[in-house]
Amino acid sequence: MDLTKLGLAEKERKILEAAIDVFSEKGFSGATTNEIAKRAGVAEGTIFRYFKTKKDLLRGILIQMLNLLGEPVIMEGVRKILLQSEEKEMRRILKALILDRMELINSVFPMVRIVITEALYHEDIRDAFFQNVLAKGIEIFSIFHQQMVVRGMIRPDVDPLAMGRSIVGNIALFVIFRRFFAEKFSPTDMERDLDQVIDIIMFGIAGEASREQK
Amino acid sequence: MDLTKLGLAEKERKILEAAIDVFSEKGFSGATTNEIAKRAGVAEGTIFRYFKTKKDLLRGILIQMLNLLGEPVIMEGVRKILLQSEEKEMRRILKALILDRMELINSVFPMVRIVITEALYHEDIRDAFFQNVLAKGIEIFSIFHQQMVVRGMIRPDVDPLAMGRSIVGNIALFVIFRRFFAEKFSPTDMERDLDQVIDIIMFGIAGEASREQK
Amino acid sequence: MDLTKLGLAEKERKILEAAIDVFSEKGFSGATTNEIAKRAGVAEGTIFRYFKTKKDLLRGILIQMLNLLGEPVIMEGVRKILLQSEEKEMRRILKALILDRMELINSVFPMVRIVITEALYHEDIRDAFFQNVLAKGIEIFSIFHQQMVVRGMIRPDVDPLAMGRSIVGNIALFVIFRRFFAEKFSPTDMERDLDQVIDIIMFGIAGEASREQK
Amino acid sequence: MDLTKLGLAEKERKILEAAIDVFSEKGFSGATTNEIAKRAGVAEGTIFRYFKTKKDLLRGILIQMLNLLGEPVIMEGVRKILLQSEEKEMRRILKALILDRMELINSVFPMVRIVITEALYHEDIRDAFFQNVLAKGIEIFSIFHQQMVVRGMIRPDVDPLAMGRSIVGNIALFVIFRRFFAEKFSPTDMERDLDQVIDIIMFGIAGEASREQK
DNA sequence: TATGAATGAGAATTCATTCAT
DNA sequence: GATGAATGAATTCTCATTCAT
Repeated sequence: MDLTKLGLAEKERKILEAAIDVFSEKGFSGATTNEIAKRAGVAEGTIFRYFKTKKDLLRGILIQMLNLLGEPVIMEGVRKILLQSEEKEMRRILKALILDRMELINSVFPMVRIVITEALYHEDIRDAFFQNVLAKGIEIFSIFHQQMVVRGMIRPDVDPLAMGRSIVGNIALFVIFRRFFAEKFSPTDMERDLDQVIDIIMFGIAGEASREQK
Repeated sequence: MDLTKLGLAEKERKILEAAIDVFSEKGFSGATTNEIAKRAGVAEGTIFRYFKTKKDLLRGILIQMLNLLGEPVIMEGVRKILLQSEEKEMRRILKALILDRMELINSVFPMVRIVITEALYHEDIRDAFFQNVLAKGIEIFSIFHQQMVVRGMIRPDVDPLAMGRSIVGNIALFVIFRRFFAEKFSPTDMERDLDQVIDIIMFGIAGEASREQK
Repeated sequence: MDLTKLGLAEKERKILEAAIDVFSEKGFSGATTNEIAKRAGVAEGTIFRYFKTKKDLLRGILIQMLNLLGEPVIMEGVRKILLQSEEKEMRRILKALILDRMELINSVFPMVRIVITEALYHEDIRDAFFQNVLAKGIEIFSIFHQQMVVRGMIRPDVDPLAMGRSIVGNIALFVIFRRFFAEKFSPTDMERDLDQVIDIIMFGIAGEASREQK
Repeated sequence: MDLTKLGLAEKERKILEAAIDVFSEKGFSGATTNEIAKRAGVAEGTIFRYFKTKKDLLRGILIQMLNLLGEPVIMEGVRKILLQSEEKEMRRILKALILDRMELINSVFPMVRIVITEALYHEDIRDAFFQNVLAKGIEIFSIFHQQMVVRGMIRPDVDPLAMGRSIVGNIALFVIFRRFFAEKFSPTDMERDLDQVIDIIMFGIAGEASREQK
């Protein structure tokens, strides 16, 4: 997570970075300002020059993440892949999307963890998440859906929101399994595993008998 | 979450129930033993007769949930619907499954929240979750897959694990949206929304053009 | 420390014995009634049937020790050796005394530890100790002194109290060294070490030059 | 006990001084950090800035006493009197020694009490006491013994360790009696009492008859 | 009598926050 | 601005004592 661009004072940036680390490792209440100060290489008092309270520091992180970074960093990849791609085959588009998301999640995992935890407990965080990330994602998926339907690559009768949810859900579970439970399974070929996911997203799981009922 | 069956002392049960509530509302570090005691209607010291430390109380909750309730409560519904159902049509089976899961999640949402939060931060919790819930779920999905493949209702070339992941991912996102973001959207008919999800799970999102490439 | 003789209820005796153990190991404040109860094999509440408070239990121990056992057990050996001995040689008398005291101290070390610790902090304990142990010891030493002076075996010009103090002081340091610091020194022959102590008690440390000055 | 010299922060010194007082009065477990803080005139939390735990505070006291003060303060007097004294008469040397020790013990009695109590219960304290105090005392006594033997003022056939033990034992009992039990006896002239002790240390208690047997 | 669950006052310890330097 | 020592309210945990059974 690169905070260098923003117009932040050197110390403020270091504090934010350290706070992201520590909050992510220990959770908000589990983290101490003392440890954050140490990791940031500043005095404990300095934290409170930039952030009135510890809660404020958390808010600062989430604001930085959602408002400033939300669109450009988090959504840029999705936009490029889904909308600007020259790629004609949907299979390849989805593959690119998944790989891109996995890379992103790995690079900002500490922040994701903070957002998930906080979003589970606070509605205002959920709201901010919705406005800054979800709404934009939905918009992108809608356009993508539209374009693809025109090209006949996506069924016209699926709702774009339902489609987006499904794609995200598939990716999410795939990522969770690989990050947290990979070692529990015989080491499967990532490529083939990915192909399965895409195959299911595209064609579903139904067999011939089910298709006839349709 | 019904803890009455287990052979717990009256007070122990009340403490566990109160702890689930408070941990779920405030997170582990944010919760205080003082508040738990008050909600349980016992003296603070009483908590420590049953649970040596606050951490132990959390462990107690997770153990209760994962070990004792994991299989019977959490998996029973899945097993019944997927394996014992007389239902011939897969669409109906999935519908029953989703409705059942939504009901369960609503009834144990506090616990789910605790488990998710803790699992994000502690590997041992993830391990326990894997052994007590995931592994069993995977097993059930495998049997279901086998049976359905025989009947031609599920494609023989999808991996059972990938299939399970996909189903769970679709349901998860559906549930998350309805629980946390429902109000953001024009009030959609739940029935129709559900049908969309199932439709996608079964037949995927690909349009005619994509299918030809296959 | 044998408490069986006293007219104590079975449980009361077991509680006292356990309390001596635990107080001796952990000190008064460091000991818990819970542990005492466990070691005594009784319920925690039972302790408070016999002793109104924890302090009372300590008092009980000290009373048992000082009042009831003080004279008979602790002083009996001294009396026998010093007064009733047929032994003519003082060297042998002292040797018997020291060996007897070492044996006693080893057998009641837990209690000695409690008494020393408590006596350091509470005057009432010191008073009780004085009346029950010291006063009697002084009396015995006085009689011993008198008898020995008559026989010419002790200098007539030493004060009996000073003599007693000196003997006890010599023995005490000897015992302390052997119990707590023995391993720090090359393993010396106990017999010879003892002879040195007795030699010094009897003839002092002064050399010829010093004796002339006298 | 003067802690001003050591390079301690003002507050740290006050805490240590207060802790010595309170531990000495109530024992380790009986003392509370609350009271120590009050007496030191600092907030309770401040104690834990300097000492991680209450146990650590005790350790701090013992370290201060044994390591830093052990040799210089405790042993300096002994060294001067025993080794550097111009005094030719042993009687006067011993008298000076005893008076010096009594003064020391009175001035550091709180600390002595803590050390004795803790040494009775913990081997590591005994070890530290041995290394920092006892070992040095023994060394000094050995040199003293050597010098005095050469001058004919101490018998060549007494072991220096036994000699030291005896002197210390005599002084200890004398000091204990005067501090704790003085009022129990008719008010004796301290000077004469002291002379008795010295007389016994030097010439022992044996009468003519016993000396012949020798 | 004996029990041991329950109590709650009190203890040690933590930590966000302040403020003099 | 920056520091970090000091604070003290809040928190976890302990344990002597009570009391219904």
